[in-house]
Amino acid sequence: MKIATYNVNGVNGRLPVLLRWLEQAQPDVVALQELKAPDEKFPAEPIRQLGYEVIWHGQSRWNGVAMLSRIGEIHETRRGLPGDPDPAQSRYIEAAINGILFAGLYLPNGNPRPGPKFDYKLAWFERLIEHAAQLLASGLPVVLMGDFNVMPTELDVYKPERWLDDALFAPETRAAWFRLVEQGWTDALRAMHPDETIYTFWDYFRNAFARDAGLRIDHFLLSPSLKDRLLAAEVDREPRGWEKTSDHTPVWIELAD
DNA sequence: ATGTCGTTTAGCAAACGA
Repeated sequence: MKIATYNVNGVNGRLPVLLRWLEQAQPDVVALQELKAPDEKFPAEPIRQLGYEVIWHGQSRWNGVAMLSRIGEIHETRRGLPGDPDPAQSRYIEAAINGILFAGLYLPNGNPRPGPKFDYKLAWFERLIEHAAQLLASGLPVVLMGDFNVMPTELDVYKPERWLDDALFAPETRAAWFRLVEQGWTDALRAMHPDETIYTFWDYFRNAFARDAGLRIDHFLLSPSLKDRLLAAEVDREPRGWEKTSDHTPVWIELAD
């Protein structure tokens, strides 16, 4: 089973790129983030024509998350986190598919730091940590995936010293990430590639992709029962080089059936 | 400080978020 997460940065603006990647990569379950479209403007039909069921939680202009499946019915279990500090923001969608619980999330960016946006990021992170603990306690197989807007370690940033004050790499943010992971989650990309530099995002500015000045901020966290089923975890860098593409690129894992 | 996108509209240029 191939599972992917992709921050598309505008699902309508990226539709040709998204459809091309779906046809080429053939993922079974996909989490999308940054739809930047209200519910009524989500392009469900072309996605369905590729054989996917799809659910989405949109929002005008910003945020927005979706879940796609071509391996069975999507049973939505929640949208939004319990006690979300700002329920108007569409950042979390969760569904049971084929016996696994999938959560697709778009954690707040949080810049500038300090400030109210950074406070909101940390508050959202706390809600996620609480909810993730409950998911673990359920004993179900769970995949948490999406754009976490966190570089966990110095291996995940092209110039760590420049990012120390940024909301994506600040001590508070990384501490929250490790509190989450240490509940018992497995960082799938890092587990398969313990020592490699891995990036999933490259800024549009200053030719960052060509210089490989990237960040690893799109992640998969696996519950304990899924850890032993992990066969592969990779970044698909090719779509980042396409015309009119997102600043993120798809990341995927393969789980044994 | 700056760079570049997608999206929206007190609207076709400018603001915002990233």
